[in-house]
Formats: sequence, structure tokens, C-alpha cells
Amino acid sequence: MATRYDAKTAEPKWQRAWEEAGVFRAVEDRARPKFYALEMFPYPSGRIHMGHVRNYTMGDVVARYKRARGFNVLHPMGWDAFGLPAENAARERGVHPADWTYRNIETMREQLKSMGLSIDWSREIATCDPSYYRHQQALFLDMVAAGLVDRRESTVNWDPVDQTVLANEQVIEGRGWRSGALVEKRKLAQWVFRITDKVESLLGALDGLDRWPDKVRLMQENWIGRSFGLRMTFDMVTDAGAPAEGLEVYTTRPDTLYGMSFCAVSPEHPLALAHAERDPGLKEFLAECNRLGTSEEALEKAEKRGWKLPLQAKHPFIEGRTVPVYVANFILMDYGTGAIFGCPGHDQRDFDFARKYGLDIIPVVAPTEALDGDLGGYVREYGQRREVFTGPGRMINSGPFDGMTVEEAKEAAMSRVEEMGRGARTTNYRLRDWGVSRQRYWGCPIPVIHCDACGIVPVPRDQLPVELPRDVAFDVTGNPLDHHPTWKHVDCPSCGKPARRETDTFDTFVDSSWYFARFCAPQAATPTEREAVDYWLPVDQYIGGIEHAVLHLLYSRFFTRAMRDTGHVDLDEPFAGLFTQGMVCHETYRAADGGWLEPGEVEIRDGQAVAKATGAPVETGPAIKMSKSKRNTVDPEAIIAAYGADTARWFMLSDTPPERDIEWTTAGVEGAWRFTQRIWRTLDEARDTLPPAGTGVPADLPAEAVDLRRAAHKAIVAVTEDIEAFRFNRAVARIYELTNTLSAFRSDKAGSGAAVREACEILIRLMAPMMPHLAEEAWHSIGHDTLVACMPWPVADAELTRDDSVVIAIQVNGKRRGEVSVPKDADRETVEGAARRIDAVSKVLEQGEIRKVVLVPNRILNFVVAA
RNA sequence: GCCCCAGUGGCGGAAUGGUAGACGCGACAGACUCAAAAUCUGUUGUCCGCAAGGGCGUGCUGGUUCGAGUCCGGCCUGGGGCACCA
Repeated sequence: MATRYDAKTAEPKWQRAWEEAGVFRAVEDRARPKFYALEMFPYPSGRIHMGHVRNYTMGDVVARYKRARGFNVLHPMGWDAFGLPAENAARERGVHPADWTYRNIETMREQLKSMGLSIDWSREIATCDPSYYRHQQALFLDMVAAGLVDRRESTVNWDPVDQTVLANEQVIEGRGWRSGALVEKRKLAQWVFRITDKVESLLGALDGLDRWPDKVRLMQENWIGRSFGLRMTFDMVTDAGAPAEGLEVYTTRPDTLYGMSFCAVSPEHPLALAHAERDPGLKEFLAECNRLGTSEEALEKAEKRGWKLPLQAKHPFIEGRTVPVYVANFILMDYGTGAIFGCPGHDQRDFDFARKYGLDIIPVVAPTEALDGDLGGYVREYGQRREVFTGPGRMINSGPFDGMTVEEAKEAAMSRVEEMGRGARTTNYRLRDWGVSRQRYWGCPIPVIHCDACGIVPVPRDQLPVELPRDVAFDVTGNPLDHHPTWKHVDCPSCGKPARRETDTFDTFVDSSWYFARFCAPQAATPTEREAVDYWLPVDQYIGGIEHAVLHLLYSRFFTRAMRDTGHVDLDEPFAGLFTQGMVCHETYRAADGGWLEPGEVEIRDGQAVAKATGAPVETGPAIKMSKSKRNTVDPEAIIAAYGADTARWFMLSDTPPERDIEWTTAGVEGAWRFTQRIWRTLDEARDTLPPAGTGVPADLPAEAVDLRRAAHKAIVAVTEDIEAFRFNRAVARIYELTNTLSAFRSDKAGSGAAVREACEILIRLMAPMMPHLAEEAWHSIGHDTLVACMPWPVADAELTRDDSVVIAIQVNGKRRGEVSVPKDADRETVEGAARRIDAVSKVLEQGEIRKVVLVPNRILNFVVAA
């Protein structure tokens, strides 16, 4: 009889058994309810990391659990395989991006398989494979035909290190999200997806995503940034009094029009550019603004600067009133019209600007306190304040609007401007169209041809895929495709004359915006197979990191809509359920010289962390996200080799709620490993007393055995609820409880063998989604020749999960004074009588008069006593 | 600056407005052992007490309630998101 569970031999054995039985192969079956479980697919960077282990463990628990619940489960895996690191590897190590990528995929596939995931590997896809990206090219052509794509000359964020365009979403604090380089602005023709065409749908449908975290929905809402306001045009005159072209502004505070004391335009505004032609000082000012760009906003946070134009804007409501017009560094060209009117009374930036340039500060909204008090004094002192009033109140200094609320005044002002024919109510969005052109080699080629005679010509369908050439040079900056001697030279499909291929490739977010649909029929000759996607989509449970809360998830939602428009799917929302898991963290270790040490290089001697090699003391830092730069990573492969996959999986699920960050600790892993052994030992010890597999539970059991059954059946209810609610840490605690109960039970108790067998089998099946290999080994060891992976989820017997008696807490004035055990649903008299027999209770009751007795059935009894 | 979220033992964390601290880690004590490891048993919020028992305890502070970790107001701290967004 084995006394130790040997993961090293058991895990590969059961992985082979699952594979040979084809347990996880998904086949459409309309007779059964489907469940599509998906984790965000990995970028093949080289090796899996602990974040992957956590992500895929959670997904695997869900997939295995749903399978046991009778669902036809699709649980695929693929590779987000295009991207910059492959090209960097080519530059740095001379290895071809394709070779580097496919080699990494090989390695990582084996690593993932060693985790024992219930993946249907027959559906594996890699986005860098022509068999995938040819369909992406076809989708693009369909989207062009459907009017969802534009080619636009636009100002783009240019990453000078990566030599590529970045989406606004990819610019973080003014720096490229991958390179970290300061981003510059450039004009470039590029392809854009018209995501703003779908903005109302993308925003409105968020409400229906009730199985998404509120946080993610809120982040998407903020990203889309809808606001309601007014576009209006001011008449303009030159300082000399000559008429000039009108200025269109956007405002969300038309109620404050009477407080207007200046207008301002963005440094990129045509008006600013036009005046700069004649004004060298302005030109220099614009250059300075441009240098600041979108970056370092913190540096210049307080510094609001303007340049006065020789123009005046006429107030639309006040005859004869004009205000100066500035170019100001805080106006964004991309938002609204790139021009504003300033009301320093009720906007902090306008206020700061007005103070700096000595402009009028006119309060036009007053809070109730001011209205009730000395309003004149309030107005006189307003300009001396440091902060403006932006709250609700009533209008002052505003002619016909005086006395209105802010909301009423907004309506009134907008109506009046509209009646005057000077403007219209509009809805404005922060969201901008999605530029997808990248000057990269290792991406999906954009399937168009530029012809001098015909313009832009789509590549004919029968010529897809446009394949990447293999022979490219990486020792040049910019796009290697552009430098290829022959690839871009083709004949125009339309007129036959020499023409040029588009050498830009797609943003890799395009690749990941539809892969979930491709998994439904990965071999299909068309991008999707309608039968398959209609059956499998939407993804029922999607799991990934919060870092994709905006970009990937918003793009995928857009793409699904675009695929519906082009007939490839018949739904709007790709992910019915979303879960965002926390990061995996670890302590950091720093040597005296400032260098970081890996966890494996550090040990504790006499309570002090020291470097193993030198014995020198090491400074221990707080647990932060595992990263190569801080060297606080732990290699999953080493952990799996040392402890087994089940231990790693169990650790990932224990203790910490899945949405929070988890700290990886050696003690924790060892604890998880000890538990696998403990389960094995417990089952091992019970085994000899068990009746044969398949033996039913007799009706006449000893009382202790009935208690054991109760514990087991209650565990079914609890674990089921916890898995359904993504509370894996609690499910784990329930399994500990059941194990404790089982190991404390004297299994030789006459006549209770069947109950012990039942409890063992329940324990094995409840832990199977989390520790699948151990479960199979244990299942086999107690006499089964089936696979747990194919067993249905245990069903709790309601008779056994119901309690006949309950313990009720007795309180006096809300303070706990004792407890009584009474039959379930006992009436007030019974409970109160039992409570009065408790000394501690009766003693206190004697000291005062009972005013009230509150009974919460089966929970609590509270005497309210007056002293 | 604005918008979210979170503050509970030594630690990770439990707790439909109803017995705060489940479960795990760590620690301590004991058993087994020549010894250690492993394993098993017990204790483990804090203070007073030999004990029985009692006082105090969920960041701070008010409130609602018979009853608040949970709900409401104000504050403090930490984390995340957005940001010259008109």
C-alpha cells in the first residue's frame, strides 16, 4: 500500500488517460446545454509565468465543474502570437520572429499541458499562422465594404523607439506602453476602425452585461466618456473692429454663458496655426506647447499659459460685450471643437487662467448659503478665493436666467442659442476611432494595394492570405516589410499596372478581437462557421487580467458588432460573463549594492534574509507583482517539478479571493503540498474498511455515520455555491473542513463503511476541478475504473443538509449572554423558556423590566431590558 | 483635481443587518523518536482572573436599529482608474 502520493508519476499518467479518452474534445451537441469557458490567451513570450498558472487554474476549475454539471463544455487554448518582442528577439539575437515564436509556443504548450488543464487542444490556434490571419484579412475586407473602415490622415502618437504609431489607449502617461519612450505627435495616413459609429451601442449595452464586474463596466463607461452639451458659434471681430470668421466652441456648461470672460483655442486649432504664420511669437509659443505634447502633465500641472490673439469674441446675449481670444495650452484639439469659452467663475482651470492674465471673474451661480446671506459681499470677495464653486445652486448675474437652477439655466441657454441659430445641442464622446496601422513586420499584413491610377484597391479574395515574406532584414529601423526588395511590388489587381502593397500590419489588438469566435470552428474555410458560432457563442465565462478592462474588451465588443454587420456572427456581446483575477505577487530582495535577488537566491538565517551565495544580509521588500525587472519571480515549471501541478493549482485557489492580488510564499506552497498528502493519507487509511465500489448506503446507520453523511452533503451544497460565485478560497476551506471531519471519523465503526465510502467519493469529486490528478488517483485507489473527469457532480440529499435542531444565541440588550439548542423552527415560548433557564441570562433579566423580546427564528433571541 | 474600491488576530482571510475571527499559514505546548524531520493531539484576538467568569475589540467619529464589520453622514489611511475632457 502506497503511503505517499507521487505527483510526478501520477500526473502524466492521468493526463495521458484524459487525452486517450478524448475527454475534453468539444463536439457540438444541440441536445445539451453548452458552456464556453475561456481564459485570455497568452502571448508566447517564452515560458509560462505564475499569472498564467493562476488564470488557467481558475478557468479550469470552472470548465471541469461545468462539465460535471452536464454542460457541453468548450475550453480551448491558443496563442496571441504576433507582436513586438518577436521582432526585438530578431534584432537582438538574430533569430527569425517566426522561429522564435513557434519555439516559444512549443515550450509553453508543454508547460500548460503539465498543469493538467481540461483543454481541447485540437482547436489550438496561433494568430501568426496564415491559416488564422487569412481570415482576419477577409474580415477586414468585409468591414471595408460595410463602411466600418476609413483611411485617414491624422495626428498620431508616434513612438520614436519602436518606430510605430500608438493608439491613445497605448499611450500611458505620455509614454509608449511597451517601449516607455516619450511619445511625439505626427501626421500619418492610417487605417482606422470606426469604433465611434458603435459608441451608443457599446455604451448602452454595458447595462446588460450583468455578469461583468461593475468596475470594468465603469472603466469602459469612463473611457467612452459621453457628455451632453452645446456646440455654438461666436461672432468675431478683430481688435481693430473688423469682422472675422466665427469661432465654434463646445461647452457642457451653457448655463454659465453670462460669466464668460474669454475664449480660447487649442495650439493645434486652425485659427492658432493661421495666426502663427504672421506672428513669430505665437509660432514659438505653439512650438513650446507641442514640445510638451501629451506628456509630463504633472510637471506643468499648475502652469496654465496662453497667447492672446488679436481677436474679440462677441457675447451672444449681451449687446456690445466682447471678450479676448487666446491660444491656451490646456485646450485639447481632439475633444469637442478644440475651442472653448472660459467662465472663470465656475471652472478651476478657467479661474487659474483668468487670475494669471487679469481677466474678469464673474460668479453666476451662488450656493444657497450665499443667496440667503450677503450676496453682494459674496460676489465682491469671490475673485479672491482659491477654489471656484461648481456645486448646484441658483443663477445670479445672468439677466433672464437669474434665480434658475443650473439645470434650468442650461436648458434655457441652449434653447436660446438654438433659437438664435448660433448652435445646437450635441452629444460628445471622449472615445476616438481605433487606428490599426503599425509599421511592423511581425503582424498581420493589411490586405490592400496602392495603385497610382486606381487608388486603394483591396486584395482580391482569391489571393488571400497576403503572407508575410520570410526573408527580411531586421538591422534597419522602421518597417522591415518596407525595406524588402520585392514583396511590396505587385501589379494592380484592377488595372494591372505596377503598384505597391500596403506595408503596414495590423495592431495586434485586432488579432485578439475575434479569436474567441475562431475557436468555435478553427478549421473552417471562412472566418467563422455560422452553425458553430451560433451554438457556442457567447463565451459564457471569460477570465483574464484587469489590465485588459478597456482595450481588449472594448475592441472585442466592437469587433463582434462589426462581425454581425458583415454576417459572421449573430450577436453583439462576445463575453456574457467576465471575471478579472488579481495579480501574483512576491516579496522582493535587494542586496546592499542595490541589485535585486531572485527568491531562490535568498534564505533565512536566524530570522534574517541573506544571500545564499555570500551570506550577506538582504533587504526584504513588500510583495509586489512578479516581474523580471525586480527579479521576484518564481518559475512554474520548477514548482510543478518539485510539488506537482495539483499543489500549484491548490495554492492558487486557497486563501486569497480570486479577484485580489495573491502573494506567492514558500510556506504557502508547502502547506498546499502537505494537504495533498493529507488527503491521500486520509483516503488511504479509510480504504481497507470500505465496502466495494457501488455499494449503496443502508438506512440503518450509527448516529456518527449519519453525522458524517450530513457533513459530506453539506459540503456539496457549500462548495457548489462557492464555485458558482467564484469564491474558490471558500470552496477550498469547505474541502478542508470535510477532510478534517473525515480524518477524525473512526472509520472502523461497525456498520459505517458505506457512509465513509460515500464521504470519500464526495470529497474526491468536490476537489476534482481543483486537483484533478490527485482526484483521479484517489478515485482509482478506492476501486473505480472510471475517470472522475467524466463523473457527474455529486448531488446533495436535502434530508441530510437540513438541520433538525439549531443553536440560538441569547442576547440581553444586544449583548450575547448565552446560547440554547432547540428544535428547528421552535416557537417563541420554547426558545424564551430555554433562554430564561440560563443563569447568566436570568441574573441580568432580574435587574430590570423586560420591554420587548425580539426573536429571529433559528438565529437569535434578544431581550430588551430597561434598567 | 474627479470617479471607484478597500481598511477585521502575528499573516492570508471568513461572516443573507442577528453568536466577529470559518478555513489555512505561523507560533506555543504535548505525543511518537536515541534525535530530528514527517505525522498526530491540544492551545492561540486582547485585557483582568487560579478558575468560573467578565471587560474591551472589525481605521477614526457621529447616526439609524432591539441589534452594525455589514446601512447612512463626516473624516483618516491605502490601492486602482481617469485627467488640463470645456
